[in-house]
Amino acid sequence: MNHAPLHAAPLLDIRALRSSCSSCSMHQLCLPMGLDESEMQRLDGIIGRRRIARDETLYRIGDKFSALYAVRVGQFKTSQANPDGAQQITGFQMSGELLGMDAISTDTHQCDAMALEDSEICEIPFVRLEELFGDIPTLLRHFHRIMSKEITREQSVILLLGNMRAEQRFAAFLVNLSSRYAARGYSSTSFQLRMTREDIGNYLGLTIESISRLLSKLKKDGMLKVSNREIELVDLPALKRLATGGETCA
Amino acid sequence: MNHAPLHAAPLLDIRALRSSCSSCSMHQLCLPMGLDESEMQRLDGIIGRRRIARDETLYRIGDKFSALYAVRVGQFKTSQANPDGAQQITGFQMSGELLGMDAISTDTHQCDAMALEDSEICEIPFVRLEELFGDIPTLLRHFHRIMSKEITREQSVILLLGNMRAEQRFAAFLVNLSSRYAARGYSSTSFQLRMTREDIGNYLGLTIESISRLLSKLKKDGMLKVSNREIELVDLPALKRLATGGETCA
DNA sequence: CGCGTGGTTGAATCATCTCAAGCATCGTGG
DNA sequence: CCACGATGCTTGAGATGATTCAACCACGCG
Repeated sequence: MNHAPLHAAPLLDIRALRSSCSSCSMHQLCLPMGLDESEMQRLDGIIGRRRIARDETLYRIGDKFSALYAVRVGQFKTSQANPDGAQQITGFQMSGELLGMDAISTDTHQCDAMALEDSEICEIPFVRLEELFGDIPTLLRHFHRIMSKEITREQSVILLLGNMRAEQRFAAFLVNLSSRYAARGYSSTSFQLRMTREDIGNYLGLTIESISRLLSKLKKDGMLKVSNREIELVDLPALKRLATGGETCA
Repeated sequence: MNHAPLHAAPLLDIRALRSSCSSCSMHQLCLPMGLDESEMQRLDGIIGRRRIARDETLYRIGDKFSALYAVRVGQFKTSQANPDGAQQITGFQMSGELLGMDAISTDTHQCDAMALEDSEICEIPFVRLEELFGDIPTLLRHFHRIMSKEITREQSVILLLGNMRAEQRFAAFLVNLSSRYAARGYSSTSFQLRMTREDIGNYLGLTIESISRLLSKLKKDGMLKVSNREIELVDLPALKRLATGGETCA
């Protein structure tokens, strides 16, 4: 399956400019949120940028922790491994979202992070970030908010897995994607799934067959249209009702 | 264990001493971990201590966030509410563990925290803690580790809910309790469950009946003994094997 | 004593999984 | 260019693990 090719490699200076925090369209969602221009430049000074091709890993379980990563372009999945070898996807990350915070406590990455499409990341060496914390209180405060937000995000996954039935989980998943695309200026009702059905099933604690059936059922119910990975949420309000436990209205 | 205070003793000296971080048996597990004596005293200076009776809430969803809480004595459960009213327990907290970190991002508590037994907590006003961060880098670094650890803890709950079958979940739950009691100097094989069967079931995404059946089954298999809330893990290695996906050996 | 809460156990039901077959698309090597 | 296998996805039929519903027990408390 094709994905949009990255644009032709530009000259270095242009890249540097285009890839600074202040010029990045995500800077209001990402780590530099709320910083003034000079603070943002200091942060920029420690950040390196890198491309990660589809299916490549950004880091793996057991890797030594040295940096956090912000998704600049593209999407990632993070997954944990069971002792018995089974994988569990714990999240999908979009542009502006931070990866690797679970590694701080042990100095070792606790999950794999893999690109779902050709992506670009900002590498933020943690030791140098810690140096900035002393000088830029706004940055520290926002970092705490980001970690806290990751905790609440995971709590809502726990709620989803512990409490919802299949249809509700899947609706919640779609609604969540929808709002995150919207927050990034994309359509909230029409987008492309970047992950396979298998990834979705794994994330939602369901089998790939269940995901396929759910897609078919919601399509039949007139809530969405699907063609391969292209998806259109025809009745977003109904999906939201489904996700929050409202009746199926069937 | 106690030594004379460095500065003039306050009137409440005995209580204050007994409840200071440096005299608390949890200080190697808790927030002050790694601090020297004077740093610990500064931290102590901002901490208030309080009793919470069984079934009382420490905070509720929607409460304004003002402080983090460390469990000093007793146990808590934290639970989230579904839009449709259903509750989901996201964790059980024991002495030395921190509560309330999910509230930092929104300034509002995202879950309820309720005491499972008569308990004591240390209240850590967050604004004042932030002031200390600038002066005590060790404290900041350790705080980040604690938040990160909460993220990995939740990830393992996600793994449990997304990937394991009932028996495996329950075994993992018991093994987890076991190691946490051990870390606190208690028996790893013999302890009292502080939560109801219903709480356990809710936490593990199972019904109370399933928990009851699992207890009976594991008892019959000779892995444990139960009497009401009193539990003895007769074959901890076997439970660990169960928890990590090993064969039942039945 | 009687009632409420928490827990156990059994039988029947159901949601989701497993197994199986089959289709579409895509990249590759002949 | 075509044949091929690999991958990703869909759909059906049957199996099953966990739930639901129901009855019952044990304990503590007013």
